[in-house]
Amino acid sequence: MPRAATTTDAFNAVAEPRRRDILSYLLLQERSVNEIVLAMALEQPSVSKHLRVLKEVGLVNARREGRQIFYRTNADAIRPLHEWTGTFERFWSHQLARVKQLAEAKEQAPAGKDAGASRPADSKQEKKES
Amino acid sequence: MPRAATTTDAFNAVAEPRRRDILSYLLLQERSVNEIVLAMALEQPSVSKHLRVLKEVGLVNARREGRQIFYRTNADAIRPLHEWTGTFERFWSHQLARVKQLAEAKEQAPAGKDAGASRPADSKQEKKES
DNA sequence: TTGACATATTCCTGTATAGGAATATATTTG
DNA sequence: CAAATATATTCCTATACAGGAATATGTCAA
Repeated sequence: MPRAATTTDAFNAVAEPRRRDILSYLLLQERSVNEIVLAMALEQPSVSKHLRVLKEVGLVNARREGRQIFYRTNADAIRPLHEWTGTFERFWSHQLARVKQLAEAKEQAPAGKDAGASRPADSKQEKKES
Repeated sequence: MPRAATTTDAFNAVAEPRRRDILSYLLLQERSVNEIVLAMALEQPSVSKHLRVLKEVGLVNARREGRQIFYRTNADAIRPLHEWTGTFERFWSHQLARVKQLAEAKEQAPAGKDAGASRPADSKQEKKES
């Protein structure tokens, strides 16, 4: 079996970074396809294809007005992702104090090259490690 | 260009439902591969492959003990997903809050028509913080 | 060493991309 | 009608899967 289609669900749809960009762009305000093309610096057909995927999983809504079609993000469709990821929340290492501390330290330290040892729960991953 | 590799980032990795299942399963307790195989009802090679993807993006950690290898979820790696989806939170239609709001409004203005409900811009959900 | 157990890797294959190029469809205007 | 504008679709191709089958690697015990 190949990978599930991008239109299977919101999880698959938002795996593509351009689609995430589009969703963020369309969050505050609806936009025509052309506006999206200009903002995203993508070819128009690519944008249309991404919009099709997003629409198919309910992540955006479309409204035609004359020749233009205005899209906007349907934030509710993102909610399941937020809820699923939220089930892991209580296992995060909340180091707010620590992050703050590091920020302050950095602010006071002049071009410090230290702080390399402590990882403030950074989201980055490392490879090849057991 | 084909789709980005599943090992590109956590977004791509969790697009596969079996991998999400595994992450949930490994959240509370570390488990050996064999335990995962039994719990997920998948073939062992499939599980190993999924684990490889998850490990490569930092979503799980591995610890060898004799012949067995115990995996556990690294919840911190899910945090970026939760944060990204969280940026859409203020545009959700909170049913509960809205119902409550409507009820209260109705209570105070029994005959009123609909108040300008053009945008549920606030009513941030409370989160625990410690 | 041999054998048993635990896990990982390789090989195979049908399928679904994402982007580019070209073209089609829809809508308004002259 | 034709032309212009706005958007969608089709065709193409290299690539990356996910699962199954077979095999390889690693580790312990006798």
